[in-house]
Amino acid sequence: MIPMSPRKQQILRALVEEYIHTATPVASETLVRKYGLSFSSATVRHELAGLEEGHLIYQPHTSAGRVPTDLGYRYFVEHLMQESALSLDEQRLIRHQFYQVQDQLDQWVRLTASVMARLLHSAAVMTPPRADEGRLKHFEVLSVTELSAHLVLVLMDGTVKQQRLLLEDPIEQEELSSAADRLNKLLQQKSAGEVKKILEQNDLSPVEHLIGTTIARILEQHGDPLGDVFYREGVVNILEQPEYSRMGPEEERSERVRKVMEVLEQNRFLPALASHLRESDGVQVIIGGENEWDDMKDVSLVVARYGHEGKIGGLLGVIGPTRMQYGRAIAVVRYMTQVMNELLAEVYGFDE
Amino acid sequence: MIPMSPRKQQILRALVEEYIHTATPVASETLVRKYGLSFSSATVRHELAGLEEGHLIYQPHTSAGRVPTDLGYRYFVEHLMQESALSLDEQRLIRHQFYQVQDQLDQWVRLTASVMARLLHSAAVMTPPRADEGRLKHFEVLSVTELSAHLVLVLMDGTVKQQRLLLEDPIEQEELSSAADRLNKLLQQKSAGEVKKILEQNDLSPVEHLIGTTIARILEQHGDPLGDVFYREGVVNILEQPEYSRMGPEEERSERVRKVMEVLEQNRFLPALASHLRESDGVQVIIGGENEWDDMKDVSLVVARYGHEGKIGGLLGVIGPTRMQYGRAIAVVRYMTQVMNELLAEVYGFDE
DNA sequence: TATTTGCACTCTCGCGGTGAGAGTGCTAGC
DNA sequence: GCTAGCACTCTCACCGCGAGAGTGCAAATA
Repeated sequence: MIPMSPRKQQILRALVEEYIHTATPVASETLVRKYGLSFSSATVRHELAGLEEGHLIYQPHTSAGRVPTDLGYRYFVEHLMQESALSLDEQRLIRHQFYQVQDQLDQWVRLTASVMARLLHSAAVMTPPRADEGRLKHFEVLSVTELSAHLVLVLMDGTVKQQRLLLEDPIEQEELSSAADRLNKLLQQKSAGEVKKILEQNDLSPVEHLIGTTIARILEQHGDPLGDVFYREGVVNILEQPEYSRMGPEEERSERVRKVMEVLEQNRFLPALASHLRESDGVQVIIGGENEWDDMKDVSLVVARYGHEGKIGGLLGVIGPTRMQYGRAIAVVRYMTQVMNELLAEVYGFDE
Repeated sequence: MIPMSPRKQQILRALVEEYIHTATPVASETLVRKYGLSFSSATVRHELAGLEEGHLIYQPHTSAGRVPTDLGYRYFVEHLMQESALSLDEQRLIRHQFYQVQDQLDQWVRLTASVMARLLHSAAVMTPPRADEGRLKHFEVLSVTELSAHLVLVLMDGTVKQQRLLLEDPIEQEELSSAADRLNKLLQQKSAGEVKKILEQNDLSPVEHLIGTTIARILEQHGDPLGDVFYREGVVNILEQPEYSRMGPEEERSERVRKVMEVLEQNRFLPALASHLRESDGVQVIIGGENEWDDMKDVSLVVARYGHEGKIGGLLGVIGPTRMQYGRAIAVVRYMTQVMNELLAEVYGFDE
C-alpha cells in the first residue's frame, strides 16, 4: 500500500463519494469545486496520479476523470467512510411495519428483505432463520398405501420436512400411529446424534427403527446450509442502476446484467457465501473481485449473520454494483440484523 | 374476424413459425423460399396485406417484413399450431430426475420449475401444492415468557404456520401442553368451519379458546391464495431472448426487461392470475395484452393448474416473450402437470 | 379473374467523418 | 511545493450517405 497522506485521503474520499453519487468518472476540477478543497485542480491531479500508482483509482481512458478501483473502495470502506445511521423516522417506520406483522413469523423474512431493498434501491437477499443444529419438535406418519407412508417432520426452528417412507411389510395406520406416539415421546427436542443414541439404547420394532433412522438422517442434513432457499427482493432495482441501464457500451452492460442475474439465481451462492464469512463478525463488505466467484466481479455485497449464536440464525444482506452507498448499506444491514435479533429473542425467549 | 382462406392460414402459420424461429420481421420471399409455397411472393404479399387488414400481423415500418400481432398468435395457437410432444428420451430424463428426489417432497416444486425453464429456455413459475381448504394436522404451543407463547401449526398439505400468542394471564408450559393435547385430539383433520363449530360445542378454558380461535383464523386465511410464495426459475433465460438483448432500439429493450422483471418480482401476480383462470381447464395460454395487466403487454404465459380437484393443487407455467414456442411450451407444461399429479397421487394416496 | 413479373419507392441500418468538449499531463513561473 | 496556462488526446453525439431489404403497384400473363 502506498503511503496515504491526509491530503490523499481527503481527495480519495471526495472522489469515491462523488463517483458513488454520479456514476461518472470524476474530474479534478469537480473535486475542487464541489468539495471546497483548499488547493487547485492541478495539485489534485498530482495526487490523483499518485493514487493511480497505488491502484486505488484508474482512468477509463486518457482524458477521462478517475474512477475508484475495488482496492480504492476497500480503502474507503476501511478508513474514510462513516456509517450514516438511519434517521429516527426511518426507524419508526420500519418498527411499525414489523409491528403490523409481529405475529406472523413467516412474514418477517420477506419484510426484512423488502425493507432493505427499498431503503437502498438495490437487491436484498436473506435466508430464513435456521437452527444451527436440527432438533425434532414433532412428527407424524400417515399411511398412504399398504407399503408406503408419508412422514411429516417439524423441527424446533419451524422448518418442515416431508418424506416418503417405503415399508418392507404391510402396516396399518394404527400401528404407525402408535409407533409415532412412542417415538415422539422419546425423540422430542433431540438432535441427530441424540436420536441415534436413543435408537441404539431402546428396543424398537422394525417400523420404529425405520422411522427413527429416517428422522436422524433428515436432522443431520438440516445443518447443511447448502440446498436451502433464500429470498430475493428488489432485483429490479439493480436494473435501474446506471451501470446496468445507461453507462458504457451497450454490450458490456447487458453482459453485466446477465452476470448479476445469474448470481442471484444460483441457489447455492448465499449458503456458499455463509461458509466463507468470518464467524459472526458483524457486518461484512465484499467488494467486486475480492471473492473467488468470477461472476461477481462487478458487484459488491454487504452481508451479516443475524440470530443468536449457537441457537438460531441466518444471513441477510444487500447486493449491488461496486459503486454502492456503503455507509448507508452497512447501517441498514446492521439495523435489520438488530431488528431480527430482537424479534427472534422475543419469540424464542432468549435473553438479549 | 376476417375470413380465413386455407391459403391465408397456410401463410400465417408459416409466418408465425418463421418469426418464432428468427425473431426478425418475415419477408414475403422468405416464406416462399423456406416453406415451399406453390405461389409467388407477390401473391403472398397480397395475402399478407389481407392479414394485416385483419390485424393478425403488422409491419414495424414500411418495407420491413411482417410480424404477428397478439391476435395473430392467438389464431395460431387456436387453429394452426400443433402440440409437439416431448421425445421419449426427454421424458425418461425427467422421470429419472424425479426418481432421484422422490422422497423429498420439498424438492419437487423446484425441480419441476427448473425442468420447464431448461426445456423452454424461458422463465418458469410455480406455486407449491396447497390444499383447497386448510385442514389442521397438528399443532404445538411453547411457552416463551409469562405472557406470550409460540404456536406452530402443521396443515394437512404440509404447510406450516407460526404465530405468536399474547396471553391475558400468566400460564405455565404445563397448562399449555395439556390444553394443546386436548385440542389436538378435538381438532385434528378439521377445517376452519368445523373448528369453529367444535369451539362452540365444547366447554373450553380461556387459553384453549384463544388457541382455538387463532387456529380457526389461520385455517381460514390459508385458503386465500394471495400472499403466497411462488418459485421462479430461469429468469436469466429471458434476458437471452433476442427481444431483450439484441433486437430493436436499446431504450425499448431495457424498458421491456424492466417490465418483465417487475412482473416476476410481484409476489401477487401468480396468485392473482389463479383467480382469473377458468376452472381446471387444462393448459391455458395468455398472450401479451390479452390480460388486464399493463406490465405484461409483451409477455406470454402458458399456465395450468395441477393437482387433484378439491383436494390439493397449485399452479405451474412458463413466462416468456410473446414470440414463444407455444407448441412445445404447451406440451411441456401439460407433461409436468401430469408428473406432479402422479407424484401427489402417490404420496397422498389418491386414485388417479 | 387470379397470379406473376418488373420496377420504383421507402425506410432502416451501418459506416466514416467531423467538431465540440472534457479532462488530462506537462512545463514554466510564482 | 503549488498554480496557471496550454497543448494534446480521447470520447461522444451528430450528420450524411449509400447499400440493401422489402414493399406496393401497375402492367403483363395464364
